[in-house]
Amino acid sequence: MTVALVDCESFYASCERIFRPDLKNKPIVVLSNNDGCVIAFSKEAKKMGISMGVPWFKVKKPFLKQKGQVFSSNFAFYGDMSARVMNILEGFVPKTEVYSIDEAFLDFDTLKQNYDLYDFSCHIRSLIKQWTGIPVRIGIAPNKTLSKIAISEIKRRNIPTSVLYLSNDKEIKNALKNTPVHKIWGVGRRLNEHLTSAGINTALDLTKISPQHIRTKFSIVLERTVRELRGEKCLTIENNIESKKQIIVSRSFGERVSNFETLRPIVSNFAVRAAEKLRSEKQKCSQVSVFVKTSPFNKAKPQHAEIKTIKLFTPTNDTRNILIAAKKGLLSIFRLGYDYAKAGIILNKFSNEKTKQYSLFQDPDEPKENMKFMNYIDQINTQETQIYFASQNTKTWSPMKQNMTSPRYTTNWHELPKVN
DNA sequence: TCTGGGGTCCTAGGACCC
DNA sequence: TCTGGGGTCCTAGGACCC
Repeated sequence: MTVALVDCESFYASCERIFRPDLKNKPIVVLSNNDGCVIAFSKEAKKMGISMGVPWFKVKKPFLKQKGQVFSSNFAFYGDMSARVMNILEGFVPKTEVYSIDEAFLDFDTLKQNYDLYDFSCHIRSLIKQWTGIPVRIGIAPNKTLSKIAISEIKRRNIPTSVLYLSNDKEIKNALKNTPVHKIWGVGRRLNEHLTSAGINTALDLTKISPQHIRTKFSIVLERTVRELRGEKCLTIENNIESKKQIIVSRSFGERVSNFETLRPIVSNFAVRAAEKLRSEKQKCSQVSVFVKTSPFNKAKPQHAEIKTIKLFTPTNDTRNILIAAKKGLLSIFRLGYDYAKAGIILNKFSNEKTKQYSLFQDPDEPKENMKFMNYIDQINTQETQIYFASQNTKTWSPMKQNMTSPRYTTNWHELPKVN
């Protein structure tokens, strides 16, 4: 059994370089919404001490002084580049699982030809670089968890080909010995604390404990991880994309919001967007939650964080129903006297949009659904004209700050790169 | 001044049943 | 003094991922 993990190197930073060859070998960081935190950075930026999730305002000055380049996140562009990379992989390997925007697992057992897996991976890597401009690493191993280890070995040892095949016990053992437990896939902050205080410091240490013991002391999740580190295959490659079980739309605000009149239209925007996502999933939901929170970092101000869940009698994906629920929820949690920093909408309890379960106690407030009507609105909204609901904030999506976004080079006609 | 967004899975404990 | 045992289903919240 052989699995490969393809992982794009500093993906967002690499995207920003594609149409900006002048940025080669320059330090680059990409920021989260509101230009709040650093969410991606190039090798050169890492050398300058930039780390994942660090607040931008803390590193801004020295970074810019040393000629660092900074970008607000441009997800339209990154998403499109990701799709191009994934398409290439799917062309070579019949069974692939797109795991995240910058990673995919490949099932090498499904390859018909008897390729040399290492050479084959090097070939794929160079084609992706040539066709998209994105550099990738490829880690090959007996299962998913070990393929993750292979990728971190490529980084740790700085392997020039960016491809590593952990093909025998000796190589695997050596890699495990050099992997601290917190770098294992599935071991986060809490587990790391527990494991290290029990004297388990490396992945190799962890493989020496019996899976049964791990299960009783920790959890079934960690048990699977241990089994995979020992070479068993517990996690499969899922190539049929399962439908979502939850949809979240939330944002931090560029400026604090303390009155209902400002907050309501913002939350309505979230609700409208969430309903659109739900319809594009061909699903309905029967639970709508609304949350608001103040900034946990501002200790001097009074704090308030609350979530309200509204149950719907009949599953729906009609924006009007979701809006009514959102308003009801917001009214019950909003409090005067707080500076809210973030709000959001969560949809849960999905069912297929084609099945219809009528309720014995239909809520008289719920307007009758009209799927045709919502479909018309969706169609119109894909064009330049936009139809809004009365409770929305039509001016901006939310009061968000974002000043350093690159053009949508590959997804918008007006922003194509120009050659002079 | 300034700290992201969107997901999944598992589990403990409450409500309820006989 | 002293109040069973065994089960299912659901949900909120924790931990983790990128």
